[in-house]
Amino acid sequence: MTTIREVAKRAGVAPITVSRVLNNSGYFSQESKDRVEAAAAELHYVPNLLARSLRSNRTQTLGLVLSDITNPFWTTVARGVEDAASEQGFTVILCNTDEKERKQAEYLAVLLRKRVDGILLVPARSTPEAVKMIQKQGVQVVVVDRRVPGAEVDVVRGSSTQGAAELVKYLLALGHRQVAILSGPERVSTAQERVNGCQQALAAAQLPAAAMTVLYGEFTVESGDTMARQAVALTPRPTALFAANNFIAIGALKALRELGVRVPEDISVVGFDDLPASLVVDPFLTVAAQPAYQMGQCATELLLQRIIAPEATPYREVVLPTQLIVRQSCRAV
Amino acid sequence: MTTIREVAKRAGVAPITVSRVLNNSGYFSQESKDRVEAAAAELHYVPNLLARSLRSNRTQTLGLVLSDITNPFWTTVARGVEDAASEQGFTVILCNTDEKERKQAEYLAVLLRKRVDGILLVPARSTPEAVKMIQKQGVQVVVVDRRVPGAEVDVVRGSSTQGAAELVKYLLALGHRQVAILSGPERVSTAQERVNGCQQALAAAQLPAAAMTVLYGEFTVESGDTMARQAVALTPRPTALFAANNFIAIGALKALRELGVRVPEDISVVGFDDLPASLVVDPFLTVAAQPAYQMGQCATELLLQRIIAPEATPYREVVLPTQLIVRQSCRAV
DNA sequence: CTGTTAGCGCGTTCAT
DNA sequence: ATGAACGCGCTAACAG
Repeated sequence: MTTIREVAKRAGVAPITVSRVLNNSGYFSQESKDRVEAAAAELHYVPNLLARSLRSNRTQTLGLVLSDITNPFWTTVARGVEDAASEQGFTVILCNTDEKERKQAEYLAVLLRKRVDGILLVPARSTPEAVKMIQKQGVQVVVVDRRVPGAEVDVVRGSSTQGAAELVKYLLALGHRQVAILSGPERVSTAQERVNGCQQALAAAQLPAAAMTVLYGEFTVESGDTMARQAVALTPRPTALFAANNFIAIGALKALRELGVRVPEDISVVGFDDLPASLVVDPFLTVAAQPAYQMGQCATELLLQRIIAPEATPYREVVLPTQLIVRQSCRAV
Repeated sequence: MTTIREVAKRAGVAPITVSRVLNNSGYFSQESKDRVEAAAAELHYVPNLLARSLRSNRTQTLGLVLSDITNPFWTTVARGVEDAASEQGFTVILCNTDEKERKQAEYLAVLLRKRVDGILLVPARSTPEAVKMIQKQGVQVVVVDRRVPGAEVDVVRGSSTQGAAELVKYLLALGHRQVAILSGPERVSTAQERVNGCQQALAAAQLPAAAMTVLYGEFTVESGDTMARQAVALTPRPTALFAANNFIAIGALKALRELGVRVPEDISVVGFDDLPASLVVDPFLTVAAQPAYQMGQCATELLLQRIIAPEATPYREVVLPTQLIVRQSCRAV
């Protein structure tokens, strides 16, 4: 690894002159410039950003802490993050927590030690400790997808209540009066809010709370499978299922298929989160789609703003609207 | 940000003693240990890995350079990489090249400047320049998914020829004698090899080359759509389509649906790469599935081996077998 | 078992 | 327009 000093020696100048030329900072003559550039090229000089970061306290690196990159929703968010970051010369470290607080804590510790300039956090639990810990270390953080009551922090999320309410309103309009909600973990704000949205729609229609059964589980295919089986075993049997995310929906649809319960003939199904068009030949499920790419992009832009222009801006909460996409998974009763 | 010196002062010891305690290296008394740990905790000390890296020339960071994390195949590879890396205390920087050589070059330059310990590279072009450039800088690299003739480097990839040959053999056994191959960019080794595999199967069955039409495009949904439309317009019209990756397959299936060509009644379709079970309710397409997760995992393990134990091991090429999964997208003619 | 010295590669500060 | 000195935070090498 050649250093700035070796380049300087070869170019017959001082190290600092090399630095000035390469960073185009301060004064230097055209001749210095030519000699330095030639020397750098000949020696295949690659600047050491570690050294620069040690001085500047800037790493041009962000941490992205999410539950599981394998979920197409997070994949899309991640792509939005990466694009927005690289646009501004920042690099992204990817961390999968699988919703485990222990993994989240470990990753956050590493990111802080690596002195990332900022962290995009999808908190495994909707409590403020993690956010406060990051902030205490003087590192910028933006919370993505979830709310964190009690923390003063930028948040970018989808409108879970609105999306859920629209879906249930749609089901009610079709005449459904027994709906089962298959939700995620109660400790996660989106799981709660989607349930709330459902209940609000019910209340708005002046229907009794008994018209709705709420099941809490995990945001996974297995959990969707389990909850769907529980749901169809209820008396009276629900005429519609609400799946609180894409994986739950897929698990539920698989379970229904195995049970011989046809969709939408025997039961209607709606879901939260769409699958990317590139993955589905024939979109079937009626969903509330979140703008995943924009969510990642927007969160990253907020984060970079704070990093680059550290003026004391008030904290913002950006709530992106969901979009109701009606397809063929529901019918009137 | 508190430093090791402040901790030392507070603990009443020298900085190096703090270092020894915190890294559990060298000798120190129980008393030193207790005092240091107490001081570190009180001051919320977070070690600065930049400084450590500057000395040690090790960043505990890998770069993962792939085409597009949005493709579930790459998503799965990435998850395998991330899991294997974090297991050994390494962190992963994600880079999407979109198969663009320019983006690849830029990302590689950044990774080298950040002094990553190793790079997992899915080369946008199957030429050795990029690999050699990385190696010239003394950075370890493993090539993933593709071959790079002319480079001395570890490679982990799926058996494209085998998988393609098995799929075509299967089609031929069903009686198909007109097959269209919808492949990726000719500059990418997997696109070539999947075509080769198809042709080998044809030759093995002693059928004329005319039984097969090869189209080259991109590994995208749009390209799959375009090529499928070209394919069904051929005379004689193919009775079967071979899609060289998952996106091409989906694009082709969408095009066929729009054209009113039924699968498998009017035309049979097979594809390379499976979709994760978590994304598909009712798997339909007959495919050659690659072990994507293992590919990422294995590549990372090879890379970490070289990084951690820099003995001069001979370069290895690991070719992982594909698995033929027969479903409902083909019929006999 | 503990401490001093020195230096990793770079860029800020101040001098020339 | 250029350079010398110094320090970012940490740890190897060497004393003690």
